[in-house]
Amino acid sequence: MPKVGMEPIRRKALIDATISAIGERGSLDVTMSEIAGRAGVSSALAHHYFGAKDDLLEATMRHLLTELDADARASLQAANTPRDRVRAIIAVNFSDKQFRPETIAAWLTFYVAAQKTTALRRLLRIYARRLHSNLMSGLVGLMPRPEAEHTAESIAALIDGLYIRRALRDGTPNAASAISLVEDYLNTKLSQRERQS
Amino acid sequence: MPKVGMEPIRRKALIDATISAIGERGSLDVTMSEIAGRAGVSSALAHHYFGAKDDLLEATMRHLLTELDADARASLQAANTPRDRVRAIIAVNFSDKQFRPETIAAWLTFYVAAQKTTALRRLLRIYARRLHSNLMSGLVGLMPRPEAEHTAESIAALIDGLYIRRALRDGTPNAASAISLVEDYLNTKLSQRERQS
DNA sequence: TTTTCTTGATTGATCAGTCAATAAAAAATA
DNA sequence: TATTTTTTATTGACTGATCAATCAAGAAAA
Repeated sequence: MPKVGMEPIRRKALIDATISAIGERGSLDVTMSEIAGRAGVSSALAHHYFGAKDDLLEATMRHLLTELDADARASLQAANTPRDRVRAIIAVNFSDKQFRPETIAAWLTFYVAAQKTTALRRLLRIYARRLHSNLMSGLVGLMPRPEAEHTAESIAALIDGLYIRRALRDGTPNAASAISLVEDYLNTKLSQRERQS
Repeated sequence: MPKVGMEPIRRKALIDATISAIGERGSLDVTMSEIAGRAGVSSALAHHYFGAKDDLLEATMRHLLTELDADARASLQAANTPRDRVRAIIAVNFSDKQFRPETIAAWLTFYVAAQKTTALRRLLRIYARRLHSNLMSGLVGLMPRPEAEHTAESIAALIDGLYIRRALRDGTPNAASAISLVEDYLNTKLSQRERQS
C-alpha cells in the first residue's frame, strides 16, 4: 500500500465538488462552504489547500482542460487517416464524459467568466488553440491549408455553439444528433471539394 | 412637447446601465449601486422602479430580446427572395448594434444564467424559437422542410458559437468574417443541393 | 393639497478568508 | 520497543466587507 498524504485526495475531491456544484447551480456563485460540504470537509480546509476561491476555480478549469486534452490525445492515437482524426476530435467533444450536463454547465460558466478573469482567459485560449490544432492535424490532409484553417474555425464554432444550445434543453443533451450535425457539415464541405477537383 | 413621467426615462437608463455594467464586468455580479450609479440615480430608486434585482435583470434581457426581434423584423421587411431572408437574419445577428462587445457579453452572461433562473430560461427559449422560425421562413423556399430544419439548427448553433468565440478575442470582434463564415456554410449547403437535382 | 420622485441611512444576511487550537500520523530518539 | 518531537491534517469560531432590500422623510411637480 503506497503511503500518500491527504493532499491529492482532498484536492481531487474539492475539484470534483466544484464542478458538480457549478453544474447544479449553473453559475460561479457557489460558496466555498457549499463546495467544501460536498467534498465532506470544512471550508477552512478548502482554503488551506487552495488559498483563495479564485485559485480553486482556476484549478478546476485547468482540470477540465487537462481531462479534455487527455481524451483527445487518446482518441487521436487510434485514428489512422486524416478523416478519422477529424472524426475523433469531434467525437471527443461529445463523448459521454465531456458532454454531461454538469460538465457543460461548468464549461459555459468558465467561458463567460473568462471575459473578466485574466487567468481563466489564458486557460481558455489554450483550449481554443488546442482544439484548432487538433482539427488542423486532420484537415490539412484533406484540403489546402487556407481552406483547412477556415473549416477548423467553423467546426470549432459549431462545437461551441452546440454546447451552449444543448445546455438550454432540459434533460440529457443529445450527443448523437450534435455529432451528426458537425459531421454533416464536414461531409458537405468535403464532397464539395471532391466535385471541384 | 408630450408630458411624460420620469418612469420610462429611468427604466431605460437603468436597463442601459445594466447592459453596460454587465458588459464591462463580464458577469451578472454587478451591484445595484453600480448600475444605479451609471444611470445617475441612487440604488434605492432602482429598487423603486424594478423591485428586486432579478426583476431588473429579467427586464434587461427582455429588452435585448425585443431589440433583436425588432431589428430582425425590419431587416426581413426589405428581403424579397428566400435567400435574401436567410441572409438578412444572419446579418442582423452580426450587425453593429448587436455585435458589440458589451451586448455580446451581456448575451452570454444571460445565456449561462438562464440555466438556473427559470424566468431567464423562458426568455432564452423565445429567442431560440424566433431565430429558428426566422431562418425557416427563408430556408423552406430553398430546400425541403426536413433538411431546412436541420440547416436552421446548424446555422443557429454556428451563430451562437461565433458569439461565444468572438467574446474571447481582444478588441472589437470582427463581424465581417463571422458573417462570411456562416454564409459560406449556407452556400456550400445550397450548391450541394443544386448539384444533386 | 396630493401625487410623483428621490435619497440617505439602516438592517440583516451572506461570505471569503484568517487563526488559534486540537487531533492524528510520522519521524526521531532513547 | 516505548517515548518524545515534529509535521500534517483539520476545524469551529470569528472578522470585516459587501450588498440587496427597506423605509421614513424630504423635494419637486401637478
